[in-house]
Amino acid sequence: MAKASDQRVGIADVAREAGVSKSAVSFAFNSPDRLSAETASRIRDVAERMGYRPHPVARMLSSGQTTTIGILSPQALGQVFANPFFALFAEGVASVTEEHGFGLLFISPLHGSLAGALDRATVDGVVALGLDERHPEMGSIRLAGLPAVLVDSPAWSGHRAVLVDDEGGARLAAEHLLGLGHRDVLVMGIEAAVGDTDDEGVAGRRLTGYRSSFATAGLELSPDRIVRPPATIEGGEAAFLRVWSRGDRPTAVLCMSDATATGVLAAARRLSIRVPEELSIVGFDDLPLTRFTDPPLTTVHQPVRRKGEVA
Amino acid sequence: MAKASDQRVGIADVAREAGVSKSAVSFAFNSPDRLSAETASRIRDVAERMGYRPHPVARMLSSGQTTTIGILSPQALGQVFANPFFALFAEGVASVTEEHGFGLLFISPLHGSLAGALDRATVDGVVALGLDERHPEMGSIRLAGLPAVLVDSPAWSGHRAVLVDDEGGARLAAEHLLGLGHRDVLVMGIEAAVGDTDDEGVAGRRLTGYRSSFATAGLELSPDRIVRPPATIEGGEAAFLRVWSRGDRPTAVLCMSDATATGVLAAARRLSIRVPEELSIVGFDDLPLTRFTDPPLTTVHQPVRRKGEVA
DNA sequence: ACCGTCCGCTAAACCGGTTTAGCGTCCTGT
DNA sequence: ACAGGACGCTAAACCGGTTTAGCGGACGGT
Repeated sequence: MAKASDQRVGIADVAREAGVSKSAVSFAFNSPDRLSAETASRIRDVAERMGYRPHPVARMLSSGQTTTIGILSPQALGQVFANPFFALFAEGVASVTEEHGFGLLFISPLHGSLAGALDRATVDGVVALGLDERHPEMGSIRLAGLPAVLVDSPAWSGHRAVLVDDEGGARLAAEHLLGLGHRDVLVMGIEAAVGDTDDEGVAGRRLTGYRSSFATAGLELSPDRIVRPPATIEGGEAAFLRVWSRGDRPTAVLCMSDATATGVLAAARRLSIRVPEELSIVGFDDLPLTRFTDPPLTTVHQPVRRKGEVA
Repeated sequence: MAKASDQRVGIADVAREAGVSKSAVSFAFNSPDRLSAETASRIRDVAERMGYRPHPVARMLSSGQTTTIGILSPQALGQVFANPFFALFAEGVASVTEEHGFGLLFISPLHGSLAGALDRATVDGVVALGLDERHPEMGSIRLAGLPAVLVDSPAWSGHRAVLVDDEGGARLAAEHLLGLGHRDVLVMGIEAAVGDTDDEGVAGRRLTGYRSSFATAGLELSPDRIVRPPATIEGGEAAFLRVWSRGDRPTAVLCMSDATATGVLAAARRLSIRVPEELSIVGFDDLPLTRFTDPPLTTVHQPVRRKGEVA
């Protein structure tokens, strides 16, 4: 422990200087009505003159509140911020936490363990992004008993959840392409969170939607027409280049994320493929970003605001 | 205070159950070498069986460490996340904090007061984005004595700082346009942080760079050719539409941010202006995003990584 | 057999606030 | 004049860990 006893002015210092008790100082700030107006303001004067600032951690400990909520993500933050979808989501969460005077802490797997990171987090509540009920870390820690909101995951044991109609949106997107006459379609999924079970969660639901539309049209989605790059622009670009270089020539791409869709678009440009004449691209999420490329089809994304109900 | 004494298992509970003292339990986790191997593992077993998890806040209080670093931004988080530049920056910071096992807390003005928010923040250090030395809140709190790194701000009294050569980059951009023969150029700045002094900080330095190039070419930048929208795609779009609708017809736009440049591009599309035939657009920051629109000129942006030296 | 160490663990102080219980004192009603 | 109460403030417990000082027993050396 550092010998930081010097320098920092504690509540005790202020109390001594003002000739009152620690309690009085505390009251002066938190419940001024319990002190005479005169005393309260005098204490505050002394405190300010001494440059007193309450230690946030100590306040947390005794009051039991952190006035901070966390955003829980199963992916590394580096990846997370690279995904434009996330920025939009964070924007939504941030605007409401900010309004309520809460801080925003990002929680991601620290040394490979999400649970460990969660334990270290000083948070009153959590917004979990794309976490499966059966996620190994998740179940074991039971969210540490914290109030939580699950996003893009099925509701679960008392926790609120918010999710979009992934399946329906996906069906719409697929029907759109099929309606244009496309038959050779590449499906670009998104990488599974931690290498656990695929075909569950967001990606699974959207895939189900795609399959459903194809089935209706009497078609089938062959496994080698499905790739799962990371949900970033770079990921989408690389994946499409890979597919193209192995000789596949789909006439359309069905992306589960606008980020990968943008990547495909970039790849197409590099390959001198004209969009949409030679290749149709459909995205997902309706990020503002997509308005500035070549308008892909989209489903709206309302959870960004919706989750505000937790606060 | 809530009667939460039930439910949560404290260190005392574990100690009682294991028949040892609180200290022993603490040692079992933090310095196992001070206990016999047998005892230590037994204690850990008991702890796990009881579902014990150390209270992070308490640990912080006594150990004096929060293992969390904060990103300080003078703007509301809603605005911040809307800026793609920020996402890139956060990505850089995140990757290094994550590697070192630190959490990431976003600090923004809470009830209009950045200082207040900073006081509430439980953080070991701070990365401040575009904060001026003479920023009112800033000077008064003296960064609360926290170690800090300033980004896009001049170094100051012992705090490390990292900044790019804004002026040089801006000069390059302007020269590029002038070299293309443009004479009627619109400068799109970025909104000042909190309505304080303009012509300082990043925007000021870049503007100086622009001016310098124009001066060399024997030209001058007229004030009505400078706008300062928020640094977002929407901001840029709206600003350009406004300029256009008031009858101005610049042949080029010099943007201080790739976000606004993208917005201008969108506006041009809506107005059926061909880019770059009828209008040249130059951005700043070199976001990956820009590769997928119409390649604007750029200056690199290295601070994202550089700031890792703080940890 | 005796003294000195080291080992394994415990008791208690501490971090910096918040909160409860309670103690004088002055005011008020009758 | 005196009981009752409200007011203003203080002492001390408390939140849940970490850390220092120290205690008792076993072991080793001579």
